[in-house]
Amino acid sequence: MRDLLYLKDDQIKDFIEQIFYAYRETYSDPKKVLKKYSFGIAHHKAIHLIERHEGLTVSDLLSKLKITKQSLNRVLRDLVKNKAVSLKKGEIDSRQRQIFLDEKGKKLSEEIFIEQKKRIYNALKNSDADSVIKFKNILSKIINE
Amino acid sequence: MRDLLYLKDDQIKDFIEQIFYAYRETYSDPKKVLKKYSFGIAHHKAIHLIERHEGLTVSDLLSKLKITKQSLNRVLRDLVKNKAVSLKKGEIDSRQRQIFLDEKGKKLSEEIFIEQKKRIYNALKNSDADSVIKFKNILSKIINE
DNA sequence: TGTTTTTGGTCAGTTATATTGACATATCTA
DNA sequence: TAGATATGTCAATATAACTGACCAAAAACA
Repeated sequence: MRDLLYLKDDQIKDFIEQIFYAYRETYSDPKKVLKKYSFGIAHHKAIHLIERHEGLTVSDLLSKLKITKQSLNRVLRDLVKNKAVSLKKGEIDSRQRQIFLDEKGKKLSEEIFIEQKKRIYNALKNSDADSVIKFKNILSKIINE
Repeated sequence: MRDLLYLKDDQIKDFIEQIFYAYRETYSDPKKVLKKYSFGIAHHKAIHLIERHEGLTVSDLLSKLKITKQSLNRVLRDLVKNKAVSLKKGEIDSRQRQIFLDEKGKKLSEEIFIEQKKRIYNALKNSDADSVIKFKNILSKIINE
């Protein structure tokens, strides 16, 4: 291993710690909004991914969330009951269910985003494009390691 | 708001999603090690912070973890029972308890770090110093927003 | 065609991590 | 000494996850 300053153990420990803080803060910002709908962070993550990938299947969502289908099912049941999302038979493969946001889900998704956006926007607004690209690039590497 | 490409909503949503993935993957790496000791992620986070700030007080740890003292107490009880950490009366203020790693706790901390280090190290090893500095800088801004 | 596999749903029980609220004790500070 | 602070603890509850078992519908395959 090369003896680079930024690869020293303490530096790596800093990153491990900061990733935790960044996650915790980013995902606690929309708590009030979620509470208004009686939803939690599990619903939030599902809503986020459905909004970003409209029409995704249950197994698509499962593999993004990496939770069991029993866990996801509770969440989806809540969301459907609340008319935030709808499940429709898959067009190609009718065993599958494709998931879509209803009006209420779109509204919730927007409200959540307004809260979360602030933190990220403010962190990035004074950074140059190069910094942001590099940030994203390293984040991707961490995920795909 | 300036109309910068990297501040477009979809880009910000990407970041929100990636922060989640980065956290999840980073903190699931040492699961096996933790299971060996019958500990979970809550114990992991406590051990991490105690290792980084030996002798910190219960309230120091509480404010870093942002959980209730009842939640932390379960974790500390487990760690003390397992001889991973020790609490000692505060030297200046004896109402306080200062937390230290025992031998077993140090060993566990190292085993955890070996697992977590790989991901971060590999993500950073081919990046130049400038990228790493910029990454850390934006992460800090996100946390302190 | 009939069999096997895949996709999704569900029941039941359990675990891990956190919460709220109340109350107790020791110690510090004014 | 009175009040504030740091910590610990009891009890009940919430949330998000898990394992394991089983079922039905639809697709894929032989």
